[in-house]
Amino acid sequence: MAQKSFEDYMECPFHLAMSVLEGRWKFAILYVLSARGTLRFKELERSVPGISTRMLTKELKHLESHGIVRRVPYATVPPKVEYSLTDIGISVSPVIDEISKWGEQYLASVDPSTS
Amino acid sequence: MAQKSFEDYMECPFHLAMSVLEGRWKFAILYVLSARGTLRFKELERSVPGISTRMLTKELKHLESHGIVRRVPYATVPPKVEYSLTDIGISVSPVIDEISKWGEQYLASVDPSTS
DNA sequence: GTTCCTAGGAACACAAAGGTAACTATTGCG
DNA sequence: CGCAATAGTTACCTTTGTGTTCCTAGGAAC
Repeated sequence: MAQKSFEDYMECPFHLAMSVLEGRWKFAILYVLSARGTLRFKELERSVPGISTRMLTKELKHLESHGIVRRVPYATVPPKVEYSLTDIGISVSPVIDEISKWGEQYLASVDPSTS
Repeated sequence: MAQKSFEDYMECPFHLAMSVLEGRWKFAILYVLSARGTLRFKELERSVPGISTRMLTKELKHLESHGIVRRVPYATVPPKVEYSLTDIGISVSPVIDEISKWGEQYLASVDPSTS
């Protein structure tokens, strides 16, 4: 299977989006940044249940390199780095909201007593 | 890291949804089923670019076991099996749509000449 | 008679994803 | 002094994901 280029994905907005947002942690990170605004690295680590330091840095780098997350480091000791969503990052919120909404519907369909 | 149970996810609709929809191919499969309705196995395989037979069967089984996809086999030769979305599966469409919309916005933000 | 078509299942192997532990630098606190 | 705290990085190892190949049944087309 040949590697897809950016140009290949451009044809289909859906696949373009998924090529950027795919992965086990990206939506979860965007979810907490969307809900809670600016967060420091360790705050994020504590807010995304189960993620490891390594994965968090990797995913944040990926999101930053795609312009979705903003990274603002401070030259203090101990170090302080703040992460927040960029404008295009904020525009992922409707996706997050729809996923949450669907989660509620799914829960209701699986366990009608909760609705 | 301990395995999360369904009950753990129930607290948060977002994480519940992601626990069901996570994976490289699930959104893509739902995308084509949502757009094209009922499809046979091979049609699906051809419609999801890059997926292998094995992954398609695995993902379809997963989605079927969660009540998102309906599987209707026919006792013909050659075999014929039709896949379609259930009601709760159809309700994923808004998520798909928002992802597509975001893809367009993202494309425009990366390459303003396209908007 | 030979070959093609479908909807997978089984076994095998490799690559990618992810976890864990150790390490850094500097300041503040007790 | 000794320890905690932050934001990572690196090396090493395990787990999972995914691809590949081979296989089936029986009618249809050649």
